[in-house]
Amino acid sequence: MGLKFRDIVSSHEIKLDELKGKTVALDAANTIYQFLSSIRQMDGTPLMDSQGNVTSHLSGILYRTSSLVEKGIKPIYVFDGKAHVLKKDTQDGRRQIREEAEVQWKKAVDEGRIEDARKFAMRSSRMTPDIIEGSKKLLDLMGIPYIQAISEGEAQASYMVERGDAWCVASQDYDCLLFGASRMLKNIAARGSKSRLEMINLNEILEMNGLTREQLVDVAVLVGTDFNEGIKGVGAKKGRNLIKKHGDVFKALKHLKAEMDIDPQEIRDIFLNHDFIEDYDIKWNKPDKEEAIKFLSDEHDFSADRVVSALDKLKKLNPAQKSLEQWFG
DNA sequence: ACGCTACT
DNA sequence: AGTAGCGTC
Repeated sequence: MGLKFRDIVSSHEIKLDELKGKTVALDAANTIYQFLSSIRQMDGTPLMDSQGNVTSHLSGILYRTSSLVEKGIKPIYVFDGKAHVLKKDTQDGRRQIREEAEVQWKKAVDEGRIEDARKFAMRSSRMTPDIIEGSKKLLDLMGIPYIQAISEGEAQASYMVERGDAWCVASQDYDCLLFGASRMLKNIAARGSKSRLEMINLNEILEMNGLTREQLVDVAVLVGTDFNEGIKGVGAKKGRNLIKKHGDVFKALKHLKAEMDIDPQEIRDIFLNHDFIEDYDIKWNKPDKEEAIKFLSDEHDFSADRVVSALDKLKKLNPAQKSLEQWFG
């Protein structure tokens, strides 16, 4: 679900071509979850190999990544580390939604309600350690760099934008704005034509709403995040107005005569004083064609032709060509 | 979601 | 060049 900030966030439509030459830090968890939920058949069955292993995420990563590279975009994936203790309630809630959706999915299939079946199947998607490992293995074989964050992947990705190692964070969730990403990209896809690609500038959001980044975090604390519940009846607009009027979350709570289960300062710290890896290195390598075919075609039943044509698109990031670009721009 | 083919 | 429809695993 993510942060409910839609009402106070504005975006600009951009074209995929405008990202040529740019490095994009992709929120791996967010991306993989999208693939798991939507790369499915009509009745909700995900893509699977002959042994019954889910392969939707591998398909998504292979084709989207190669397609982005072909368009001159340099992707880096950022994986989540250990979840914060305060995220437990959110995680429990999501697990319950998944479990209920799984029951509804099977029921819908039995009753022949195909559209419902797919809808519930999408909600039942879960990310297993196997799926994470397979995704990392594929990225290695493709020569695409990935970073393992200490905690939230979005926090690490935002830091990388701040440091100039990435131009923007690509995610569907607004959380990265709280983590300080100056630019975030919504709806990234292999083909830009289908859904509009949205560019969101943090500074613009802050100016538009008359808030500092610290105050934006305070708005989030009132509205609710993955780490706290928020105040009932306070949405993005009401939250913004409260913080603008009273200055910070503590004064706003006092005015509302409301109390929170958790000290707001703890939530602030998650977004403003988070841990990140500083000594990462980003390098795009030549894909290991042979091993990639072994992994995707031999082990997971992908069509070898499709794998080869996807891998061929990665040639744009060959070390030889990269050094040429350094000379000629 | 994405690739591929066919069609305008 | 842009898109609709079907298959992908």
